[in-house]
Amino acid sequence: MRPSKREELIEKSLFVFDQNGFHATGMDLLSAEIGMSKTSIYNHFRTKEDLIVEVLRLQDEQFRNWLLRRMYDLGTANHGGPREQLLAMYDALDEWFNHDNFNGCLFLKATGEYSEHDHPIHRQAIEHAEMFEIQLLALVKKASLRLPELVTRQLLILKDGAISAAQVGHIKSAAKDAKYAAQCLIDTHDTSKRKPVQTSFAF
Amino acid sequence: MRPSKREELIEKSLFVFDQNGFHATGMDLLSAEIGMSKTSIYNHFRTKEDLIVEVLRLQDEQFRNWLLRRMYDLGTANHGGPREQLLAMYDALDEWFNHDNFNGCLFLKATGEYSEHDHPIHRQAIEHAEMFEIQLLALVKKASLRLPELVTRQLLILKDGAISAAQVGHIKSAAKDAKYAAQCLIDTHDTSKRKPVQTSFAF
DNA sequence: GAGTTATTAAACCGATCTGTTCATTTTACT
DNA sequence: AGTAAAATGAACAGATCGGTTTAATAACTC
Repeated sequence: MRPSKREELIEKSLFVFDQNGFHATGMDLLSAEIGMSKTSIYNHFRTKEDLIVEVLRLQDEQFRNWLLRRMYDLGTANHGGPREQLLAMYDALDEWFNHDNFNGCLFLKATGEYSEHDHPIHRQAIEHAEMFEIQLLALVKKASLRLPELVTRQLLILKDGAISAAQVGHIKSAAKDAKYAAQCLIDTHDTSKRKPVQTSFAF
Repeated sequence: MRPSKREELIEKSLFVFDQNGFHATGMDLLSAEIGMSKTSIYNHFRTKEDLIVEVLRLQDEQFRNWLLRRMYDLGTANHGGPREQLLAMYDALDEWFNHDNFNGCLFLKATGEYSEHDHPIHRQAIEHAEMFEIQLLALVKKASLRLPELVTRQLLILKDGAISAAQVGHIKSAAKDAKYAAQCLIDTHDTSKRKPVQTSFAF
């Protein structure tokens, strides 16, 4: 009984909310879906919102752990360094997109359904984004890129854009498209490369 | 009475759904919010879903019209060509992000709340993405870029990623960050520029 | 094995959900 | 001004919402 009943409840709720949406998932349906009585759920959590916050906390931890670990594993495979790890982010995303249960970014959906900025659920989603940005920035700095803050934000934009494209456009190539774009960006900001072309006018 | 009551209803509903979410907006609240009796609403639309589909249709039309028009106006201001229009997309997005009522992408939220792929609401969102992609591709081709389909998808990823970043991270610089990235991409694929650096390995 | 603790199903609560009904008032046209 | 159409508020229906209660059962602890 190592995964406590509570953890199991959060884990299964995570799946249901992700597939079904937050408002669209009633507590009766959730209870039936995860195979646990409503009484028990409310014995662990005071309200549905409390449960959702906890679900987002778990997803934050799981997603960041998984992605960073996958970036490291894929990126260091062929004696790669920080640059390869950064690019491996999009390979990891590709794996995610091709999972049967891929259904977009839970945090984005959370901010969409709970749009008040100071709502606990909304804030939890923001917190995830901030924490991942910090971790990614550290890696970008290790890659010795110019303007690391800018590059970090751009890599995040490519990541979130790819997720959106995969969700609404069902574009199979989204992760690869983003990866090529990231290569272009990283090359441009690589201090070990010749002078960058950052001009604005083509004509 | 030029804007028919029906159009007015859709327009105001668009605002409420955008600010409040779909499931979270009950028909009684919607009725009160837009100042029209529930009886009248249901006289124009058979179901809430029908109304939402119509709302998305309107938003599709309005958003594509606004963005493409704004790209043209901003992009051709200083004798700019297709390239400047493409880049102006992110300036237009910047204006949008700084509106008081900016609340993320309605289509993305729609797919999040109605995740079944064949749901009319979900399909309507997908249709929007497809139509805008077609229009953007036409402009990319006018800009004489190599691999126009790829570049189009990448520019879309940057656009959607910027929207996500502006929504969940509240990152003020999202549009500018995306624009710099787009410049980098476009320069790389510009046929009138020297050979592109598309190598994958830095070490 | 007794006693505490956790979990269960099911009924229940008031509020809210989507959608309807209906009698009344407002609007629009000639 | 007179008539037909449109819009209204308010009550209503049945289902579901988030959440509670209760009494019985299962599981762990000493």
